[in-house]
Parts: sequence; C-alpha cells; structure tokens
Amino acid sequence: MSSIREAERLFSEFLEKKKQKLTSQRRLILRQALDHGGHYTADGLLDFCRKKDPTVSKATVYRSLALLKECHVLEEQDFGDGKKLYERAQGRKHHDHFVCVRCGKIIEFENEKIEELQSEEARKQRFQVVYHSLKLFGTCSRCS
Amino acid sequence: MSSIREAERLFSEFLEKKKQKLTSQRRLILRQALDHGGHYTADGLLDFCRKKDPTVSKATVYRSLALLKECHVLEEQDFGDGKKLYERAQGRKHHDHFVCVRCGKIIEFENEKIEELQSEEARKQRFQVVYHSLKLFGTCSRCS
DNA sequence: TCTCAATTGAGAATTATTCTCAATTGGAGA
DNA sequence: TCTCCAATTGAGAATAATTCTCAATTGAGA
Repeated sequence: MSSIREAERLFSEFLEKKKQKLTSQRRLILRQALDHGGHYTADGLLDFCRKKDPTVSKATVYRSLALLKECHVLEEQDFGDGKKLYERAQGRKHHDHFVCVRCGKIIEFENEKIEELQSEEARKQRFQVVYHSLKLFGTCSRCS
Repeated sequence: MSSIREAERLFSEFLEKKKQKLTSQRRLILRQALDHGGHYTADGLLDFCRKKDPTVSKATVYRSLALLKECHVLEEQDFGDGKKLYERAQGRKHHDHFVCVRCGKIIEFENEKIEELQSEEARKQRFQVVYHSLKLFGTCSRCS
C-alpha cells in the first residue's frame, strides 16, 4: 500500500518541521494505526502495538495519537460513550457517521449536499469552520 | 412563563409513570435548569442550586439531569472538551451548533434542508435514527 | 563518535461522572 | 392526620479515560 508510505512521509515531514523525532515507537504506532481499519480506542491501539513490542507504554500511545491527529493522518471521533475513537483521515474523503446504539456498529456515509448546506449556514453566521461532525444515532437495519 | 409550568407537568407525569417521586430537590433542580438559558455543566447547575439550597448534593444533580434528559425536558450536548453541557429541549425546535474553539461561544442554528437530507440518507441505509448531532467547530465572527 | 534536546516508561495525578449505603422523606392508604 | 415503606438523598469513595511527572534513554546533527 503506497498510502502507508504517503502517511509516513506526511508524519515525518510534520515532525521535522516541529524539530521532533521519528522514533521507533512512533513508527510502530503509526503502522499499527494504519494497519487496523475502522475505529479503535487508544487502549485498543496500545494492545495492537504491544503484540509487536510489549514495552510500548500507554503514555506514548496517547502522545503519538495527539501528533497523528495534529498532522491529519488520523481523526478523532467522539461517540459520547466516554472514550474516543480514532480512524484514518489521510487519503480519505470527509464522511459522517451512523452509530447503532444497540450493537455499536458504525456506518460511514458521504453527502456532498449536506456539506454545501453547512458551508452556506457558516457563511450566514460569518463563522470560519475548521472541522465538523455529524452523527446519527439509532438502530441499524439488523437491530431494528 | 407558562412553559416552565408545561415542563413541570411533563416531568411530574413522567415520574408518576415510573412510580418515582417529585421531591423538593428535583423541583429545585428543574427550576434552576429552566431559569438559566444557554448551555451549562452539571457542576454549574449545582452552583445555581446551592445558591437557593446549600445542602443539594452533586449526586442528586447528576441523577436529576439523567431524568430530565430521559423525559426530554433537557438535552445533553457533548462538545468534546470532557464535560457535558445541558440545554432546554422541551418546547423548542431541534437545532444544531457552531462552537467557537477560541472563545467558547456557542451559536445555534436550524436548517430544515439539512434535516431532510439526513433522513433521506438514513432511509438509504435502512437506519432508524433516534437522535442526531451536528456540530461545526471553528472561529466566530469576532474571533476570526 | 559526542552531545543534548527530545522522548520514553512507569506509575501517580487529574477529573467528570457514577456508585454505595445509612439516614431521610414523599405520598398512598388507613 | 398518621403510618409505612419504597424511593430518595448527601457524603464521600470508586471508576476510568486521559494527562502529567521525572529520571533514564535515544535519535540525529556537528
């Protein structure tokens, strides 16, 4: 996958600009984050990483997640259950989410029209939007 | 304001159905929640209540907020800063939010078209939406 | 290779929210 | 109005995700 390469380049250039280092831990965490699709918690990612290197610490995973979020390799999602989820952002289009409150399933969708209406609304209020989140909670087709 | 009456009626009928009691604390918390417009935290509401009755406990405020949320007198909003905000829901239309990441200001807006497109999208995925949240984060006209 | 600022691991600290439990109370029925 | 008991309360402990602290380690430029 060349997009993992792309993400690594993005991350290392970002670190270089900030005079920060690309350590072996950061490389491992990035790899594991990209290898596992979907949505995972910081703790889940820690588990993935520890399978490759049992010495990685929780603190380092949290610190790396903050960096990967800052350079837009990952995006943080909060579905209101007290823990944050992460998903890949680099190389992907923006999308919104359905969240099944029964089984926890997350479905992604894109809707250009909704995006446009949001921008229009922002213009009306003279508001500079940096990011946004749209979540629909309910039951998926299997659960309802 | 007759809508405070309306909210009280709604709340007491809700409690009656569940064989729960309308205590003096619950009445006070409801009053304070409705008297203060805008968005407030559980802790902020506790402060309001304690000005009227210093013996009210944190636990009771949290417990009452859960009930008021359940009967749709209040709505819970999570703007991702680690604490939940509450606002009046009863007697109001659904609305979405702009959140200024610099000054913290919250602007509400309604957009019927966006709501329709969301329902359409939900139909496509055969998803039964129970509630949804749309938040636009950025800088308000004063801050940008 | 040397140097040193940046990074790390381990565990303590933080903080919003929930839980526990003995004491209190609202309100249905006598 | 009085009694009774399930529901509620206050106080503080418990929980849990995330952040912080600090001594030891490490990456990369000179």
